[in-house]
Amino acid sequence: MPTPQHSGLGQPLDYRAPAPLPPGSLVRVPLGRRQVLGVVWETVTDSPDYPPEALKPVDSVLALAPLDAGWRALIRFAAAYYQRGLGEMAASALPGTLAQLDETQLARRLKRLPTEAGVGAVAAAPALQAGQQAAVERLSAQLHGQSPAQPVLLWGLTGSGKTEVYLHAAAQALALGRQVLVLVPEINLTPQLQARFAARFGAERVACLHSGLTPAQRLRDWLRAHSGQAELVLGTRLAVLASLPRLGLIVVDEEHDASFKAQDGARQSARDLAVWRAANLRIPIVLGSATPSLETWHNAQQGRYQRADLIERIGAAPLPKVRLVDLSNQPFPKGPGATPPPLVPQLLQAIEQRIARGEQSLLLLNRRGYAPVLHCGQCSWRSGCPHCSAWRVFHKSDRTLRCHHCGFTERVPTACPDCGNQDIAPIGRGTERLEEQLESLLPGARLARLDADTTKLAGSLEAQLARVHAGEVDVLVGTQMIAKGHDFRRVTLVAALNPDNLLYSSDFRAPERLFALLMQAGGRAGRAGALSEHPAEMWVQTHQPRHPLYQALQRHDFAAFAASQLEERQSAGLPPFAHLALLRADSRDEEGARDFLRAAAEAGRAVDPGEALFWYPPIPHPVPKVANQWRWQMLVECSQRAPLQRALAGWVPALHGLKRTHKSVTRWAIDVDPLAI
DNA sequence: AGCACGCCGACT
DNA sequence: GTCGGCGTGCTC
Repeated sequence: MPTPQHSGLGQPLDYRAPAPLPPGSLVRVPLGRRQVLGVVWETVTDSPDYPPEALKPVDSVLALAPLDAGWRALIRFAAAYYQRGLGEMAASALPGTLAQLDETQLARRLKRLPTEAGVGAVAAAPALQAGQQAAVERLSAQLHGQSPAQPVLLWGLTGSGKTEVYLHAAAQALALGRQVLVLVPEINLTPQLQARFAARFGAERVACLHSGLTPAQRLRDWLRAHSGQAELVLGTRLAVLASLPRLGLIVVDEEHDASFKAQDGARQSARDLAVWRAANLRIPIVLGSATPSLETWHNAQQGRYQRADLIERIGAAPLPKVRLVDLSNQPFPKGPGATPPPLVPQLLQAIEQRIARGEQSLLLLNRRGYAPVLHCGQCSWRSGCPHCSAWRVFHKSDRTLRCHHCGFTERVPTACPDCGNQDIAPIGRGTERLEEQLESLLPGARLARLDADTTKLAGSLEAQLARVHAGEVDVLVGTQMIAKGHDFRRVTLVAALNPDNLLYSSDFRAPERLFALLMQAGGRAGRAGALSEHPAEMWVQTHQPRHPLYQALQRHDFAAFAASQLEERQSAGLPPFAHLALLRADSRDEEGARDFLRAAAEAGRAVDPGEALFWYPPIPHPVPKVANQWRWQMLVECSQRAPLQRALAGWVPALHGLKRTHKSVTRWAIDVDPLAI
């Protein structure tokens, strides 16, 4: 009955126990010559296909409450929906250390859990504004069973007080003796949220679950959630599978964020699993965003979700004025290797004005490093990666060429490796170069840079943010990480320097993501409201100022943007009007992955006799080679979810078989509801 | 996924 | 003669 943690084992294995064990019990069982952790899935009195005397006995039962029916149903659904093994899904939901502890070690850990001290005496809840009050009342009615449970989309701009709605709703769930699960897209966002929940409800009631914890911390907080001692569980996408025996409310903050979808292993969407979990338990779930995913927006429009709008920005800071700068009017510099200046003169002046007034500016450039590629003017050599179909990025600070796909790093050559020419030039601009150019464009200005390179050391993100908050920085340059969650009170100007490159991506979700990014970045400005008598501004440098996306952004009109996008999706037969799955394959040689996918397509049509599905031809991945692996993918589409699910389930065994005959294929995976295609 | 078994090259 | 390379296949 227990289900050990192996992807090759799709089905639970049978073991012998002296007496029936309740489903969900955690057990140690022998497997091969190892001992592994298992979950009792069901109890059967006779096993027809396996002789009872051949069954190995369950070794021992962990001294923990069994995982409840709600958790088991969630795991069963997730495994089936994302086409993964039951044991694999269960194992990914349990803390790894659990498998390694013996009875005495586990008992010691359980004893050391902080007990509910009942510290009480916590910060009082502030009064709510009308919109917040209305949202809380809807959730409250669902919590108290006065209205049927239905997801609530909390549509509110940055600074409109979404967190306060979460806190009030959580307080009501706690008062009913229920647990609350709060999901955020990134680890970076957990500390500030944890602080707010701890201040309101007491730190002893809050547990955190994310991949940044040490194994011991992760086990401790998982046990606190499982035992019910922690009533508030905050975390990233992996927290959606936590054991929460008294779960009564789920919050998904920034629900549109792509980080909720896992990009490896079982490619599950924590947001979608959270919605399923809430529906299965008939409990309320609130999805918060200023720029909801089109799926969620569509669900709200269809009446499947309720919508609660937060229109006012608390602190009365007006929305930033959006200025679209037409780059095609700018003179293009002549000469070899000439690059246009990073900022148009008007923008430069606006930043100088801010500096003079003691206000801050935020410059968004979605490209880290100094220059995306080096180029030899004599022989046209470029700094390609030998292991990937990608350029290596020039990082000036440590004089390296780095591949952002595989990590391959070398010292930058002093001369062209092909022809020996000494004159190799950087092409294009990243945040590092932008910072350098600003040093001469804005002499004396205090600059700072925030990207994956300047924040990789532990604590350096916090240190950089502290400098900004303390007013020690005039101009902050960064990649999209500056747009997320951080509250910059003194910022009155935000500029996106080159967002067009995100607009013309082959990915059909690119416009949706760009709109969310720009809206979110714009939200960083203007919270200073009271600080300055000048309205905050958001500048966008673009070659396409008439593009409907930028036009909608200028009016802060998400609804219009969503409507036009949904229309495009409908006519193109894309989600949410169709359901997609993507089969990906990696291979050691150039043809292997393609041949595997061709064979897979043939096997696929055999499990789709009614031709309910559309099988697209295999295509190379947008970056076909990474770390010497060739990547291909194949899209499968269906207007209905159920036939797609049935076909995928029938397809998986054939794919396992094809892997054996296609030797060069190293990996394959089905990505259900892929974010990018 | 582990961890076996199994069948071929360079070492004491 | 053996140590060990990773291909193949099984785990109740």
